[in-house]
Amino acid sequence: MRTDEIRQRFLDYFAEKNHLVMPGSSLIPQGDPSVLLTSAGMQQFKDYYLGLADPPRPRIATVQKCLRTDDIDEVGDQSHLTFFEMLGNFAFGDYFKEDAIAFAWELVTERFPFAKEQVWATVFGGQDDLAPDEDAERAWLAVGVPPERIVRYPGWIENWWGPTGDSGPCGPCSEIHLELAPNTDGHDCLGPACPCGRFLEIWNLVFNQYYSSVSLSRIDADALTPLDRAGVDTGAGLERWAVALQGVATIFETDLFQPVVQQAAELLGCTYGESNEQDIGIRIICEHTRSAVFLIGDGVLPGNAERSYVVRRLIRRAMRHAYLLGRREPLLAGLGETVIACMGAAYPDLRSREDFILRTITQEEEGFLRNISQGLPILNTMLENVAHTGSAALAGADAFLLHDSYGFPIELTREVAGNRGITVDEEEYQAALREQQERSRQSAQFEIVQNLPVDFAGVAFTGYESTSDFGTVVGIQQGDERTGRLEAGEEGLVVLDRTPFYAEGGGQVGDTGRIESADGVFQVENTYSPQPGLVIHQGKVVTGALVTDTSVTATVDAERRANTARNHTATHLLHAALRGLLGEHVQQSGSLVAPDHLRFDFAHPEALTRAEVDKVEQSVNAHIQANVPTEVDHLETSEAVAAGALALFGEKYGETVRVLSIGDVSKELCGGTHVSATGTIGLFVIRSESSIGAGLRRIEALTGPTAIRHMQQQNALLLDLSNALETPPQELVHRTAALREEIAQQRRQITRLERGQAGQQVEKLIGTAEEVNDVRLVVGSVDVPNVETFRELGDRIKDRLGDSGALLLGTILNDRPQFLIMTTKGLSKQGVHAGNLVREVGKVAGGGGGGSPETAQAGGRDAAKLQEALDSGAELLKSTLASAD
RNA sequence: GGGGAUGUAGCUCAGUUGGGAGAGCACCUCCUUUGCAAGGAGGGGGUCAGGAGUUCGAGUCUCCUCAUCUCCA
Repeated sequence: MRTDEIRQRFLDYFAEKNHLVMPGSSLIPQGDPSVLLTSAGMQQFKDYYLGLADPPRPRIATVQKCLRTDDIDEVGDQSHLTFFEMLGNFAFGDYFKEDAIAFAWELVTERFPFAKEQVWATVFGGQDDLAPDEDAERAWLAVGVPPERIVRYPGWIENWWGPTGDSGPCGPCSEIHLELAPNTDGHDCLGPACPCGRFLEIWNLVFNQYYSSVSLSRIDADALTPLDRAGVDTGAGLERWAVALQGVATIFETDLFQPVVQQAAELLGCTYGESNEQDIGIRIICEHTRSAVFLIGDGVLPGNAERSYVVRRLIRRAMRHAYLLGRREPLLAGLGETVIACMGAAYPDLRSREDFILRTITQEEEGFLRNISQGLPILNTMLENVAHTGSAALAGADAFLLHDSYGFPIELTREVAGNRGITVDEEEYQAALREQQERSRQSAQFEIVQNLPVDFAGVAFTGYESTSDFGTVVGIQQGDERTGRLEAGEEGLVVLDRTPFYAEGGGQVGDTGRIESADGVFQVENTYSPQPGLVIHQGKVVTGALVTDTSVTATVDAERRANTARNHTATHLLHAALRGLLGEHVQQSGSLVAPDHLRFDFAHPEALTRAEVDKVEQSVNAHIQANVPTEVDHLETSEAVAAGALALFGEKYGETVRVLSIGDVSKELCGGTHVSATGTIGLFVIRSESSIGAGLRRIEALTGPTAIRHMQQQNALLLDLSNALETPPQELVHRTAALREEIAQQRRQITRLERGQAGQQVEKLIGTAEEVNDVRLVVGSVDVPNVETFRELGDRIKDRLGDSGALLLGTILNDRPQFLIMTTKGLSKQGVHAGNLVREVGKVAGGGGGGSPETAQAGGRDAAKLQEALDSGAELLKSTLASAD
């Protein structure tokens, strides 16, 4: 049975049981900053269990793509994966253990060809004050599982699930295992949990009935409180079902992986299944490629922080193994193509973004190969040093430096060193690695979670209709402490029951303004929403005081809001223009909408040309001039997507979403505030287009009054420039080029003149040469424009002094004395050191100096001492020359 | 968020206790030569990432900022 059919049968069954079949969510968790990546099927439903939001239907079923990096080091064996798919059915305050178990039994044994006799069930066996899960046990007996195949496992490990992250829903669970083989060797088998390999877990039914305030690692019965909306959350690993239903030994032989594995083996010039070492490499390469394809498909680009770093690490790990297997060129993109071919039917997004995904992978592969070619020479130098010192091992610190600073993996270091018979000090390497991890962990700043009680939730936002509203203060917080009152001058956080203030979100900055009561005025400096339904006004009391439970008037700074709206609507126009001009791959990867400017980041592989920037600017302005009205609709997600809206941030399915349409130009899901017709924007000007990383571009732009001010400033600059150069604006380019040429010519002329002038001094000085111990000596002060000419003059005199000569020159540059001593080669062999001599000269004038034995230079502070220094230097030179042989 | 490395001509890079800012390729001119990276001569091109400091003097030493690469969280 192909995996496409497994997914379909699973969803069809639950649809038949009145479940709403929903698409899986993005790998990027939405509206939940506490987790990095989607790692479980229930993640998008967390708020439903917590009662913070209502599910579109009490029964839901999904196939959810998941990514976990906890076991990344285990990948390469026959079962561990970073990316996997979970089949799941969910109930929220609807059916519970009995039905969940009955559904699972019927689906497994009647809709899928699993044998009844092979099915085992495990249940929570109790821990601390919590009793064993007898309800689940009874349900299994009721459907006909014999008691000897129902096993209790006590403790938090085997049959307890959650929470994910630091807190959240959790509860006992019950697992379905297949007994794949009889106990032939007669070992003391522990049943389904036994590591002997007789059993395969295929489904985990979780009964969410508690909320835990602590993470799984610290869980105990005291930390649990019952959930208002107990529910069912199940997860069946698609890959395991495929293994069992396709009758193959491992995931890598299922239809999900087989074509990819074959292709990888072919590209690497080997056969899968021939050598264990090769097979591990091939499995890692294929598995990681698949994960990278999905992550990039969901808009996560390789980078060096957070989830971007996960993609990078996956691609680089895969490349590393390919390299160790002899591959020297990119190959992952080719494998990615096959991954998309295998899974594109279930994930059509992969197909529409295929070009972009593959190009991104290739770029990252090339980056890795670049690292290798940069690291190899460094490693070779290190290894030569090792060989030179006769040591047998490369220092761990060196190996770590390669890894840490150059991204050169330890495996390659080991391999290259091994080829030269050199080992690597692994202990020292590991120590350095641990030290770095420790340092990073200690400095990891935990985000200060605002300790706000959840009972503030339910704030009504009225800012779409108006920028001013009446409300009541329901909470005030100062620092971490909840207070009922803020006095003048005090800063704090204020919550109202209803507010016209837009909370920072969707890239749009939070509103500012004033909250006024009979007692005083609170100035709002920022507005944000840490969780849905809660709007926090941050600021300070400017006059009087603010007290809870009083009526207030909340007034948003309307001009600031209007400018922000201009920028927000312009952002949508910009997005549409970019997609129209550059292509559909232009994916928004972040934006900032502020009152004074807008910033838009998007995926695009190369810099925009000036002509492209101009076209984008013209396109946006054309839509502004057409004065297109904007329109807001509230639609269900599926309707919105059907209507062609860009569902950029993976909004939750089934929810009503706000769709902003600008005529037929743009249609995007958006919660922000906008102008009512594009003409209000007035003017749109792109201020800059730049790179913010591989494959990512950033456009900064201005609208309305700011744009006009900017144009005026540009114009003023042009006029100033025109005035300064006494040239009409249209002639500026020619004029500047001509000026530059003139300057260059004059500079050459000056150099010629200076040389000529210096040449006259040469003759004069040569005439003053004295002879000391067969050495011709010149001492004197000269007039030169700069250090370069000073040295040049010295060179020319030295050339004229013959085989044996020395010179000491002085000059004044920038009101300070400068000295130069030059000697012919023979003299330095006789122990005359120009550097040491000139230092003494410099000291006389209050400075110092130095240089080589033949040419040296010194400087002083006091120009009046030039002659004195030259005289004493001449004496010193003479006595030195006299005693030299 | 923390650590490491790098930043010098259009490109790739050298620059050794602080003392003339260089090479190769590319570019321009001329010469030679009809042929695949041709040769020769000459030439243009650099705020040494930016800023502050130490020093008579900083590409070089110290501090800060920025950018890129990289590892860790």
